[in-house]
Amino acid sequence: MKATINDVAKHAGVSIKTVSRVINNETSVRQVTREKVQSAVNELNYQPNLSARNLAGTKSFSVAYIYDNPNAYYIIDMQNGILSACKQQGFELLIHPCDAKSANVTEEVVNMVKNARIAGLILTPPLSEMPHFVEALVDLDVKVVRILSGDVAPDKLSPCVMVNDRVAAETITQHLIDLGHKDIGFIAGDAEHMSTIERIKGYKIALEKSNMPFNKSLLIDGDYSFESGVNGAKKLMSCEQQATKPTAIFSCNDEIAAGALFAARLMNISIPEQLSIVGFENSPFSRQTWPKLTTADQPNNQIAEDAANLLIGQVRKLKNPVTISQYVPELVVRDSSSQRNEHS
Amino acid sequence: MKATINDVAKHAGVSIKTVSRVINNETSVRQVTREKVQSAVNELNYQPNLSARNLAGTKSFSVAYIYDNPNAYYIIDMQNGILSACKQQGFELLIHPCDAKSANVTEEVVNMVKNARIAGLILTPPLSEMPHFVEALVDLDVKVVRILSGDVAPDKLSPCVMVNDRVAAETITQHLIDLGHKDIGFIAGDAEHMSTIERIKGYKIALEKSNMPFNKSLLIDGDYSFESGVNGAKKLMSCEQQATKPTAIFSCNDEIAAGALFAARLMNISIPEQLSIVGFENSPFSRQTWPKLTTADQPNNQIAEDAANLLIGQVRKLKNPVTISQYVPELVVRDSSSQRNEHS
DNA sequence: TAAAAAAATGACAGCGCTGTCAATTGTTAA
DNA sequence: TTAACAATTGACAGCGCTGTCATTTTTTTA
Repeated sequence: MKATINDVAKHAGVSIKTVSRVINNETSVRQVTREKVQSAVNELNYQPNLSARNLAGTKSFSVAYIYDNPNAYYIIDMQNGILSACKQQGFELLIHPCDAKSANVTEEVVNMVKNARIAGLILTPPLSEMPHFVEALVDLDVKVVRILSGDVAPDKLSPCVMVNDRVAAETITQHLIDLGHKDIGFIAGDAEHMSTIERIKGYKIALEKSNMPFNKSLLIDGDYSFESGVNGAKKLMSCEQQATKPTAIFSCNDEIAAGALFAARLMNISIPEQLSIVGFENSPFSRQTWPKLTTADQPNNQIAEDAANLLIGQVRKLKNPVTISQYVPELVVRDSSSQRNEHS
Repeated sequence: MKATINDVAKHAGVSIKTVSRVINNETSVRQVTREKVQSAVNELNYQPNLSARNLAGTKSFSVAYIYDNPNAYYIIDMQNGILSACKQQGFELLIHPCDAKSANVTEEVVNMVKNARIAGLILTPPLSEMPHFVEALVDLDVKVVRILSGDVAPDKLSPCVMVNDRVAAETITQHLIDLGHKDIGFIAGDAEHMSTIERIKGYKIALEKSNMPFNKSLLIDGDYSFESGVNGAKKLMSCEQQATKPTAIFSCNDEIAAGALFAARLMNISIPEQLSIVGFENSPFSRQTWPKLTTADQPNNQIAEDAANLLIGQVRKLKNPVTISQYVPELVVRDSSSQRNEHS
C-alpha cells in the first residue's frame, strides 16, 4: 500500500540506510546515489513515517505551539503559519493551550514537553515574555523560539522573532503628525505587555522627532479591550477632565480603537472630520467598523512561519545562521484618519 | 528515564502483553491482574508511547480536525474542546485548515488522511455540509463525526452532533414577540448555509405559533458579515423601501447584529428604545457592542468535546450507544432588546 | 604503484508497542 | 475425578525507521 523505506531502497538499488541518509539530508552520500534515491522517492511518492522516525531516532519530529492569548484571530493566524512550515518540513505540530496566569503553567508545560518527546517549542506573548517560564523550558532538552515585541532580544535564552512595534508606532504617529495633528491622544493596552511599552515608546519618539511636547494627560491607561477604548476616548474628549482635547487618538490596538470610535459617536463627534482615530493590528475587526480603521498590519502568518522555520532549523541543527528576524508592522491607511480640521 | 511498557511489566510481574491488554481495556484479563498492572502504571506514572502504538498497531491514535471557517473564535473554541477530549483519552490531534471552495479540497484531505494514518475526523460547517466531500472521507478507512445545524442528521454517512439552530431561533423570536413586537425583521446569513436555513425556519415557526403573518419584505438577504448587517438594517428601516418598518430585528449572527446596530446609530435610531436588535452566537463580539447584544449562546467548547468523545468511541469500537447528541443554543438576554415602545 | 587515509555504503540491532498464536491455568460437565 | 472446554497469560515477530559500527569503495599521498 503505502511505500516504505524498504520499497524505496529496493527501487533505487541501495540499502535502507542510504535512503535514510538522503531523506535526512546527511552528508557523505555521493551525488549520483542521492539522485537515484531521490527519484525513487518521487516515483513512489514516498513519505517517511513520522511515528517510526520518532520511535527510532533520538531526535523527534514534533514541535509544539504553546499559547495563551485571548485574541483568537492572532492565534489562528500564528497556528496556520506554523502549520504550513511544519507541513513543508515534514514535522508534526502539537497544539497546547494553557493559562499563563495559573500557578503551575510551568510545571504543566514542562510535563507535556517531556511526555510527548517534543523537539521544539514556539512561544508567543504573553508566555514568551515570562522569564521564569521560558527559562524552565530552555533548561529542558528542547529548542525554543519566541516571538516578542521589540527590536532586540531581551536575553540569550533562545532565538527570537522580533516584531518591532516601536518603529511601527512611530510610523503611525508620524502619519497623524503629517496630517497636521498637534494634540495626539494615546490609549494604552495592558501596562505590563511589552507591546504596550514598545508602542508608547514609538509614540513618544515620533513626537520628539517633530519637536512636539509629550503631554502626559493625553496618555490614558487601558487594557486592550473595547471598553477601555470607550472609557479612554470619553476621558480624552470630555471638556471637564481635559485641558487640551486631542484631534487624533492613537489606540494601542484595533479593539480599543473600535471602542473609541463608538464613544466618539456617542458624543456626536464625527470621525474622521473632527477626530482621527487609528488602531493597531489590522485585525478583521478593523474592517468592520465605520469608518474603517487606519491601523498597522503585522503579517502574523508569515511571522509564525518564520519562527517555525527557525525552530525546525535549530532542531535539525542545520547551520542556518540564526538570524534573528525582525518584522515591522506596516501602516495601513483607511478611513478613520484625515487632515486636521482647523475649525474643530 | 521515562517508564516503558517493559518497566510496568516487570514491576507488576506480568508480561508486556498483559500490560498492553490492560491499557487497551481489553477483556480477558483477570480482575486481580488488572489491578496489579493498574497500580504499577500509576506508581511509575506510565504513559504509553503514541509513536510506538501508532507504529505497531493496526489502529492509530490520531484524529484530525479539518476546518475552513472564517470565524476564528469558533475554530478556537472547537479546537480547545476537541483538544481536551483528546488529552483525556490519550489521543493526538492533527490540525488541518483547508479551503472549502478550492476544487481539490477533497483530494487534498483524502491524501492527508491516508498519509498520516488518521483514525478519525471531525468536520464542522461548511465542510460538514458538503455531501461529496463527506462521502469521499467516509469511504476511506476512517471514522467521521460531523457537527451540523438541525435536529436530525440529513443522512447516515456518519454520526453527528446536531446544533438545533431552529429551536434556538424560535426561542429568540419568541423573546421578541414576548416583548410586544409585531413587526420583526430578519437579516439572513449566507443562503446556502444550513445554519441560515434553520434559523429562518425557527423564526417562521415562532411567528406562526403566535398567529403572526410572515412578511416577506421583512426578510433580508445577507452573508454573515458586518456590512450585510449595515445594509440589511438600512433597508429595513428606510421609509422609501419599506412599507412597514420593524420594531425589532433578528440578525442571523452577532456580526450582522453589530452592523445593524451601527446602521441604527447612523440613522439616529436609539437601541433598544426605538428598535430591538438581537444576534446569534454569543461571540466575544456581542459583548463589545453598545448596547451589548441579546443573543443565543452555543457551548462550542462542549459541543466539540462531545464530538471528539463520540469519535474516539467509534475509533475504539467502544460500544457506547451512538447517541446523536443535540444541543440547543440558549437565549442570552442583554441590553439590545426591550419592550416595544408604542410611540415609536 | 602500493599503502594509507578518507569517503561512501551496508548489516543489523532495537526504539516501544501490538498482533498472532501457542502455552498455561482455571472451570465445567460427565 | 478427569476429560473437555474456556479463560487467561506469555513468547515472539515485526511495524518503519535511525544509530552504531563494520565493510567496501574511492581518493590521496608517498
